Amino acid sequence: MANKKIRVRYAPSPTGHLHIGNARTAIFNYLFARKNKGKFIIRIEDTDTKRNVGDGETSQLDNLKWLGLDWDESPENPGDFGPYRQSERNHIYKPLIQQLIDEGKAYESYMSEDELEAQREEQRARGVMPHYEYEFAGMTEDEKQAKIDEAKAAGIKPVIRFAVPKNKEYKWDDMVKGEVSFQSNTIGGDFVIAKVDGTPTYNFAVVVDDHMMEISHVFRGDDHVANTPKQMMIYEAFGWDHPKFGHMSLITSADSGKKLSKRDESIIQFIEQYRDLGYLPDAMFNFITLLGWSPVGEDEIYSKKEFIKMYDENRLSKSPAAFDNKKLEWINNQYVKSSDEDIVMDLALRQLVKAGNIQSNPDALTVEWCRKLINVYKQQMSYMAQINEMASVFFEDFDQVSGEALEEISNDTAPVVLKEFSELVKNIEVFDTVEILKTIKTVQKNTKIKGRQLWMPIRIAVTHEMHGPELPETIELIGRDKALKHIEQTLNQIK
RNA sequence: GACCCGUUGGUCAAGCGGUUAAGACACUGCCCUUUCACGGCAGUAACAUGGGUUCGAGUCCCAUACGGGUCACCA
Repeated sequence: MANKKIRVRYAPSPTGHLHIGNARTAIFNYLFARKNKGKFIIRIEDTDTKRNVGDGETSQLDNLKWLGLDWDESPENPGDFGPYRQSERNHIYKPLIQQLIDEGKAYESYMSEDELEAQREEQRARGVMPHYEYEFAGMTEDEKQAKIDEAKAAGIKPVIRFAVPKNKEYKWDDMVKGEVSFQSNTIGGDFVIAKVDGTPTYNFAVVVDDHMMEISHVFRGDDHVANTPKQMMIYEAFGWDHPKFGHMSLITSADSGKKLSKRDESIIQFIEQYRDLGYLPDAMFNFITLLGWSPVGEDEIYSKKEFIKMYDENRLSKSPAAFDNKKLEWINNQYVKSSDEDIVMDLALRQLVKAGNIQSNPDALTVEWCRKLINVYKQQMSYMAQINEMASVFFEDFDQVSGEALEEISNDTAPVVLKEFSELVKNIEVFDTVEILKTIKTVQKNTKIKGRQLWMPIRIAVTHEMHGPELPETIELIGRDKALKHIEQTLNQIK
């Protein structure tokens, strides 16, 4: 193995946007490649033209880039092993399929889909695993030919099936699961390698492509385990060595415990959605990498570079990883706090505009205001869209103080504080944090009221909330006019 | 149903025959503090069950239970 080049691939089918599970597969392959100074390749598996969606491929690549991945070969930047789309490789598959037929390792099958379905139905009813039963079983050459002629006459076009070797064991040393083995008789019978239209099926195309592209290691989801013996048979039929396989546990939903279903709405599943909500790409990369893999130390926040350095495929977990939303938020918050002010600013501002709280193309003054606002909330944000919710006091109008807040200021000292404060505020020259703080201190000196009895009335009067960020900052952001107006309202209410 | 695989606190997860069974998230308490958040400190809490093997088992083996994956002319 040491003398062989390391080449791994991520091979999405362009049937939709980048799913979190696929992103994870891509990341682990990427990490493995970069760690071992190998190549990371992207191949598009689009043999099922019916299921392809128009922007599937670009969307996949886009989101991968957003996550910070880069690759050495792909449809966009082909290497020496192209084409990198399966739909463009038919001229490669065709002769290979023919070769298997010629060698008697594959054959034409005339069973219709209806017949197949009926067969499976009957098998299910009997409680056996649904599988294809050899349609020419026990026939002489003549009988067989007669049957084929009959099918042809009926207009049935054949598919090509691979003749599965009988009573053979297929086993491999899985890079994450250890030794796994299957009996050839239990894999569902002779499987289809070419469809009616002549295009190869997945199990055939991957083998050919992985071999031709000299892929050395394949990391993929657990859901491919049962495909592996089929693929090994094809490698065997051609006399090729198969790559090393590693099957990673799936991501499960924390509350159902099942494989993430695209319909599960308790979890956001597509990378694009995280992007839209203003999550940070590095944080997402970090979070996803920790899904089913763990570093040696006790820390959990690492950069991509650090992950590459310490990546070890032996630490991939065998048991499924539950998607923990709380952890996602925590990790993202760690990144928000340590991120460059400008990055956070840029992303958060976009969210403010998107929500309609700030007009698009804001002027310099507004941008400056936003900068202050965002800094006030930076410590507690996980993703940028939260700014709209967190800072709602600055965007919404409200009339009455109520509930606990009202109780808090229903006393003799509150009006005194508020009157004094509002008088002083009117005369502040530069309405900023420093001056506001000074003013609050002055109120304290003048009224001899301090602590909670001093701060709370001001906070509640200005924001109508008991909780919020630092008061001077908050007041500065609210602005003098609005602050005075709110104080006056409150005064009227408790008088 | 058959075939594969898994099972350490509420969640993720170290551990690879001898440990006081790490750490993180969450939770609770305390501190910081005008409040919230951040931060700091402390705490509750786990080896699915039953048999072996062994001087000794979370770690190895076998059952059982539970959970998951796969059984397409999809990938």
